[in-house]
Amino acid sequence: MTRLPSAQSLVQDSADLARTLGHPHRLSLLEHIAQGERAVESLAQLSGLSVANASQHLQHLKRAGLVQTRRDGKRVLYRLGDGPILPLLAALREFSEQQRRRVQAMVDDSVYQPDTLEAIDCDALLQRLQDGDVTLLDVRTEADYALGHLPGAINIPFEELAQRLTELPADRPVVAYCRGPHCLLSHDTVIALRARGLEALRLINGYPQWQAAGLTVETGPAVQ
Amino acid sequence: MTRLPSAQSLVQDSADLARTLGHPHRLSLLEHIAQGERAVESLAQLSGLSVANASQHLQHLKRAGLVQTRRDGKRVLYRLGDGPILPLLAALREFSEQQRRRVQAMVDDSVYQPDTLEAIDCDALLQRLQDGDVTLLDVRTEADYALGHLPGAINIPFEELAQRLTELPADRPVVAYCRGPHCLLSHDTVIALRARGLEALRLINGYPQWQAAGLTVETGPAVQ
DNA sequence: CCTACATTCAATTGATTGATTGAATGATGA
DNA sequence: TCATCATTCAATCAATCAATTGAATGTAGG
Repeated sequence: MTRLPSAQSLVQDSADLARTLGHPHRLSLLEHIAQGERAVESLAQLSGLSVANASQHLQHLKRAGLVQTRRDGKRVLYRLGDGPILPLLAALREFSEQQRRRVQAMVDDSVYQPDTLEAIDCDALLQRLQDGDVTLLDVRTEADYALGHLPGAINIPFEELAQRLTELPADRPVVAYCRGPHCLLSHDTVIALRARGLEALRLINGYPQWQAAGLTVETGPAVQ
Repeated sequence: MTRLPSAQSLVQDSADLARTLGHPHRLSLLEHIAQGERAVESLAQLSGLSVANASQHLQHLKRAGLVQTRRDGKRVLYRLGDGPILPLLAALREFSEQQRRRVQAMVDDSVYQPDTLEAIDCDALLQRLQDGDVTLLDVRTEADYALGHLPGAINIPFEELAQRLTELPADRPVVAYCRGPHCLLSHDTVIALRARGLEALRLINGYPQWQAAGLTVETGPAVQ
């Protein structure tokens, strides 16, 4: 009865977990891993880190149970761990975004809320896909796309968007999506497309959430 | 079009937020603040910190937007900030708990899952309270209780539970609740009460979640 | 069995962070 | 106005963490 067993260490555990997430490199790595299995070198490149440094951070993530590994030939592939990791990342992102909006609203009075105005969720997207009245646009890299993408999505990496605008039908709305929680590519895409007179929306969640919802994905190289 | 405006800094913001949560003292302070407004000295005492140290951590939390302050006479009262903070804490807690269960399951084979077996949520509690067939037990401190508690709850701080068992009706189940996400007092209470032959459940969320759900609370000193 | 390659480990350095102390601030109430 | 009290600031020291380098591990394929 005098025992207060793990109450303190649960706080400790949560704090350790938060601290693990509390480094931009690890958060970035985690987000790339959320796209699908990746090897260390890919992850290092994607996050702009040296391989050794990436490996170090990856093991930090592994110790926290946020990622798991498996060997495939010479490479070690990292994937997301079990448990409610995406909700956790979403909660982090959500509060940060709201915080940012609040701060920006104090600076800039024209309150612009892209997330509510121009975003739709997975369910709404499914509905519109079934109705067949939208173009689905994947603005991630070709590598991300090849490893898995939403069914029927066109792949135009964000950097190439300006040059390849003609590939998008002008007579129907575009729904853009990107890597997920911390990625603002789809948001920027919407702004860019709207500036060019196209109707554009963004998928409020990225590819990982779609995948997590158990919805179908396609794999294979980008279709030109 | 070449602009990639704030994608990087959103990761940065999220990482900063996570890092702010990544210290047990701050997490503990935040949890106490989630119970209701508290002054610095109370918080320092509750978390076992010096006042200066607590103040320092509190300002860290404030910078992150996780808490807000207001002056009341000589004291500065801290309360939770705006935004989805409780979901964020819940997500942290959830993953940590699951991680802990996983680790423990490897050590100990008798998989014991109190959270699913003996826990009920706010809705289920409301139902049972309306049916009037449970005793509601608040195992937080008297100070917490006085600042707000669930309607009809009896207050027996966990430390006094052994001596005051007779205050609990033996013929009906007890539902225990405590501070919230990182507090295992209600969990321990269930174990203790069951060991003494009482039927016991815990409220899966603590007082802050109840309050956040907009459900009624009572205030006032503990009823002996 | 040996080489090549991807990844991890180990050790060093520099940078951050946290705790502590004592002084400063700011509001109250006489 | 002044004395008092709660809180915050500032400065120091110790501890921790991150990046880098080069060596070690372990697997694949000849």
